[in-house]
Amino acid sequence: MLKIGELASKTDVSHHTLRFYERQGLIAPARRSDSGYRLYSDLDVDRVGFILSAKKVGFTLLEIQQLLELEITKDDKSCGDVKCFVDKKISAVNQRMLEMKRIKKSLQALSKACCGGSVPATQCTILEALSEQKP
Amino acid sequence: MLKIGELASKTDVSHHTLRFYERQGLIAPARRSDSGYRLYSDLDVDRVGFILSAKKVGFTLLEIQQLLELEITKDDKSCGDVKCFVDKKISAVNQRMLEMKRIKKSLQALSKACCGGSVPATQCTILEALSEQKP
DNA sequence: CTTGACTCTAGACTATAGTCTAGGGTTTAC
DNA sequence: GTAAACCCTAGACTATAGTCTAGAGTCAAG
Repeated sequence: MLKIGELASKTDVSHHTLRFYERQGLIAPARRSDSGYRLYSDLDVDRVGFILSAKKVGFTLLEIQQLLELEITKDDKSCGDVKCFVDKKISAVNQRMLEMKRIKKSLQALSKACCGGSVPATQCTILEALSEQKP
Repeated sequence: MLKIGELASKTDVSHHTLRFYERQGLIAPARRSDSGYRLYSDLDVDRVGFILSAKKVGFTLLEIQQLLELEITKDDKSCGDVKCFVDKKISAVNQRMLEMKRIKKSLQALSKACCGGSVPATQCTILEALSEQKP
């Protein structure tokens, strides 16, 4: 069982932010000590890691909360709802990966232009590097 | 030459936001009409498109401004600076793509678990689906 | 030549995601 | 048994990215 300061240093997320995430419904301590201290399990370290990853790729805290809340149970409400939500998120992720590839290509074109590539480097911006890719 | 309302409808970005981006140094009208109206060129449509793409993959407006400002000139200051900045951005993008892949995999595992995959679906969350991938 | 749609600037307001402080209680080490 | 280091709640404050309004000028159609 970790106290909030321990979880904070393990995950490199401040205790302020951890409590803030708790208010947003992203994470909750497994239990409280007699004196009311938050006590976290090792699983919560992974949970915070997931939050950080998801944030980095552009999910909002609300979306992350919804992802974390997803739980398939055999008996509970139909699988359909969950699958529908998840499949939407998968296409959102695919969409983002495409945009990422586009941007990466334009950055690479810019880098190449810099070092004497085919683009005439009298003047080259990222937008020009981007449009150079099309043909 | 497009007026702000025309650029707004072409790019699906409000005129409020376009003026806001201008204050942030992300975009500027090619010129002004006699009466002071902003007049944009067709290139600005692409520029706004780039901003939207970059935003979707998690760049801040400040970072986008820096990307758009990058310009390689034959004679101007050394290529090194630009290349260094761009190469850092490329690794940031690579890092983000890895995180995206991880999240995509966990979403797919969740979707599969939902429909009778190997994960016992008595109870399955995204974190469990994520950790299932490791072996 | 006026009415409605559009534009201008300046500045107030909002949502999201934290970040920090005040004022208090708890634990641990000496 | 007390000081330092930690934890609690509640609420104020900040940065980023918009969003909207007020009050005034511009333009195009009828």
